[in-house]
Amino acid sequence: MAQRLAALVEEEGLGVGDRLPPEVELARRLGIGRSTVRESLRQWESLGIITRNKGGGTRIVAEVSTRSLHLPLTVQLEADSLSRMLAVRRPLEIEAVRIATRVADDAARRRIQLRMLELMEVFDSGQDWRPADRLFHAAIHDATGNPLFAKVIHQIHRAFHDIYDAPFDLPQLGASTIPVHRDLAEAIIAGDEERAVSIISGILSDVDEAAIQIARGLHAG
Amino acid sequence: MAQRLAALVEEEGLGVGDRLPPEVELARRLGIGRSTVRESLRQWESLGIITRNKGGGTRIVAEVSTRSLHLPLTVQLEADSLSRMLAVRRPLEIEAVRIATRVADDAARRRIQLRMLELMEVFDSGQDWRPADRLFHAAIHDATGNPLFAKVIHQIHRAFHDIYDAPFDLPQLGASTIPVHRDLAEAIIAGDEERAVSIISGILSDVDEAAIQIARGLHAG
DNA sequence: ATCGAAACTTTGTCAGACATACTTGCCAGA
DNA sequence: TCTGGCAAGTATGTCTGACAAAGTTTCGAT
Repeated sequence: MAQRLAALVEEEGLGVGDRLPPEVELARRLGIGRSTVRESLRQWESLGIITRNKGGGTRIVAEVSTRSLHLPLTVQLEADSLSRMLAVRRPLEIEAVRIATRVADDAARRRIQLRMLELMEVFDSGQDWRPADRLFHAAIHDATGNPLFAKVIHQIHRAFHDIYDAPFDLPQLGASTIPVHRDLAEAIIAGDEERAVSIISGILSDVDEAAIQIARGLHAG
Repeated sequence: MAQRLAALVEEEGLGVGDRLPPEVELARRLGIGRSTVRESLRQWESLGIITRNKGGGTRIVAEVSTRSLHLPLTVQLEADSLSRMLAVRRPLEIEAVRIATRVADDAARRRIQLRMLELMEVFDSGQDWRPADRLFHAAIHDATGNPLFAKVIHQIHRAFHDIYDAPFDLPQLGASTIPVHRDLAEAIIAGDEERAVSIISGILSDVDEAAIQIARGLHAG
């Protein structure tokens, strides 16, 4: 049923940002009941494909086509969640840096350089550097040429922040590692794979250690 | 609304494998309409929390509680999807082997040994060895003590199979690597980290190469 | 031109009905 | 006693129609 809806969206040429037709029209055009349409839409909503609001209609926020595959991941919130997430993220980040160093073209290297300079500027000015940090790492992920790296890491990152950022309002975890990001960018741009891997590995270790300290603090408090 | 349902499931003490009350009863007990209940259940279904079938009722297949976090990942199916997925899976599998070799206790080692023997038996008898292969690797993931490894890898694995197994009905990808699994198990059990990492790395390379061949074949055909 | 209220649009929820497919229990026959 | 199939029961799947709730647009008064 959701497949037919996807087919309709596809042939209608609707993309991210567009508004879906109203439920009643979808039901009429597909020849099915409105409650059935709603169940499909609810499914899409839970997968982050669309957002809906009363009176405002339904908007597409992620690519939807008959060739899209949507995978749910359920994470249980526990005391060790943070360090466990970092343990999974670690090899992904390292591998992304390794591949990026190896395959990045000039344009990608320039983007990494640019993001690094922006990060340094924001950091030095004492503002919240986390958005800039994300953009810097996203530039590295993009440089791998494999969008799945960015997606999986981002997914883990999102869980990470949903849990530890919003509820606990932590201080900026890993601030001490930011200056090292300059060396990381330079190593990637220079194509020095071992050095780049070594630096990102060190960064991740620092973050991991800081996370353990924080988890210990939360446990005690 | 889904939150209230989760609360009900939690206070009822329902866990994985249990059957949910019928929709009409859920609606009655929560004081809401059945279609509303259905939308919530459909949401859970799309997140892989429950499975449903006519006449048979609704079963819980993943931990559900008010502390669960559900993350959707959308993957676009393209020509390179398979090799991209393998590229992401590679560092995760390697890291899992590395950690498992380092931290596995005796019980975990025995489970790995057992799964390996089962895999060999199934493989030698010429049956479909993929379920046994999954169980073997799952034993390694479990041995890390970090359930997130198993989850993320399984998630990628699932996408991998949804795309390439069902629709194309491929021959058993990576059959040539199965005999090497015995060496992998032995290295993990012996605590020989470098050897274990080297073997899993070789296995993944073989699978990757086979995947490239297949992708080329699909492209040509 | 601007502000505010009314009309409209669209999603959210409910109730009742029937369809469909699986499950369970019963009964006859071997 | 065991087995097979049929019938009743159960639970999900879908449809229709109605109203509620919350935005969005339109239009008139200032």
